[in-house]
Amino acid sequence: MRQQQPCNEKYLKTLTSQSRGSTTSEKLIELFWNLYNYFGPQYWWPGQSPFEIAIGAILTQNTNWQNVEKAITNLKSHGLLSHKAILEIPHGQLAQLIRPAGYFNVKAKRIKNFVNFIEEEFQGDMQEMTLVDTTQMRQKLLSVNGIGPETADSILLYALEKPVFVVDTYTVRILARHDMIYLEEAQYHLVQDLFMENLPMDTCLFNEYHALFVRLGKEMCKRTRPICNSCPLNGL
DNA sequence: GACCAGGCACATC
DNA sequence: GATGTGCATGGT
Repeated sequence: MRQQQPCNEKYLKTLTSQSRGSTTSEKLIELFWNLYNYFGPQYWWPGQSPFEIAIGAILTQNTNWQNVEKAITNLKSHGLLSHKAILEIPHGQLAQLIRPAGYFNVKAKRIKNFVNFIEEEFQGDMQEMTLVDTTQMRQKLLSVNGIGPETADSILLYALEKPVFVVDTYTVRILARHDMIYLEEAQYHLVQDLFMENLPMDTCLFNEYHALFVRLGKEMCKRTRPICNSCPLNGL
């Protein structure tokens, strides 16, 4: 399930050198390289298996990644970071283990829902999920209670390695800052279409781009807290 | 002590 | 369809 393409700078250069002939496309590619040259590759997702990535995607909902790491460490240290183990443990025990990630009761329920879903539909084998058409797989994921657009797309992109652009609050904030969207009209699918219609459909590019947005978002907040609405990095 | 973080579902209008 | 609210911990 690992990347088929080499995800490196040379590959990304080749990919983005083919002009798609629109101003939006050029702006998005310029923004990408500004970010990449400033921060470098981000090596996402921070997880060792598709299952761990999917659980991380649920745990990180509206939550700092540092807290998510604590919850994942708890699961790992108890030998419970597998779909079978999570199927078997009671809700209360799971909730206590993921407590550091916040919203632990709702997230325990969501993780259970996801694990039941992969058990029922794919006998717990996430490799099987890669064989399903991406649009269909997205619909299936969205049908799981607790998995919304961002979590579904994170699982598709980072766990299943499908070329789907992940939109989050940072993406919207940064694009608005660059006058590429209006905040009032920033519906998830519209922002997602902006990327997917103006960039090459490529897992490696979408992976790096979203990770760089998160990195920039964090930097912006660090440097401007508590305002968090201006970008102090020249050209970014 | 207040604010923020890699959302989502549900109730209400 | 749009808006408001509950869910919760831990770092700054």
